[in-house]
Amino acid sequence: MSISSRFAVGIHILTLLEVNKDEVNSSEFIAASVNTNPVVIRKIMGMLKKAGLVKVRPGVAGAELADKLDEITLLDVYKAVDAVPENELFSVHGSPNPQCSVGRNIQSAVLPIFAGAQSAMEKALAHVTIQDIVRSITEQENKN
Amino acid sequence: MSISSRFAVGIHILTLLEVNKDEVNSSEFIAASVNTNPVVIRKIMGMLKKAGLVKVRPGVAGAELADKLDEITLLDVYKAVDAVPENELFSVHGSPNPQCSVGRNIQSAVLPIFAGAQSAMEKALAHVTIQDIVRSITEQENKN
DNA sequence: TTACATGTAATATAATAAGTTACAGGTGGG
DNA sequence: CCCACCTGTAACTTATTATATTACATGTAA
Repeated sequence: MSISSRFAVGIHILTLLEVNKDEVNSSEFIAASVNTNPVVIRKIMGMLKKAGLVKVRPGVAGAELADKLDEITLLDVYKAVDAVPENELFSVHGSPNPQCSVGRNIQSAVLPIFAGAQSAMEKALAHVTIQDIVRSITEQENKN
Repeated sequence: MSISSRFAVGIHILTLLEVNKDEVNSSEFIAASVNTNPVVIRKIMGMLKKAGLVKVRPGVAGAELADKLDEITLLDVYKAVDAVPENELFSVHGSPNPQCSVGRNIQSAVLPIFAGAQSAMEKALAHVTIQDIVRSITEQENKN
């Protein structure tokens, strides 16, 4: 399968908080932009909050970014929303036969390679910030 | 979620075909090493065959590698078994609100970045061959 | 205190992967 | 030539998970 859409939604939320920073961003408003249920937004917002990326308070409408735009990388978001559960992008078959030389060593042979590949992907995400996304979106807008 | 274990199993199969090349590698034998059902092996084997990585014939027991060890990269296997369905590692929420400037541009902002991150991961896989895996496994064996 | 927000538990609903059964079709030794 | 045994594949079960939804507890401020 693929990486949870929570990641894309998390990026959407943070971008929206910036673009729409002069208004009150309630979970219902955000949900309308993402096109999903407000509870989904609140759950993701809770994860972003726990990671220190947004400021939200119980009972009071609206959320805002906790950091500067260019200090929030997509990797931060990715980790915040637990985009890859248990931090393992690749799954490995659980119990290969220990009586076979391949079976008893395949995991230790393959795990470091998988970790390296995952790491390469995550490094790419670390090079992009929410500011880049905001810029990309405003540029698109200005074309029309 | 994570990338299908078909990928790890595919690597396991190809490695086993090499390590065990002097014997007959029936789907049942391979399944015993992987610890799964023979039908699962035959299905994956079918994908590897279609990609030109293994030679198998209907009715006749045993399979063998179609290419040299060092000419089969993990990226080849990854693609062969369709490890990432529809070639999209990251999922994006489907229908954001077109009446919102963020909603109508988030996809085009995010897709190239996701593609780049996925590509970085796949490039890492392209640098490793089945030979590397075989070597890693025999080295592990010799330690004991 | 009331209207309305967030936080969160509990529960559908849906999609998907892996395992399994069953059987069609191919192959070659006896 | 036929029989034992393999691969190929369709159909189905089972388990797991993501997302959406309902319901409600809790917090806030006018």
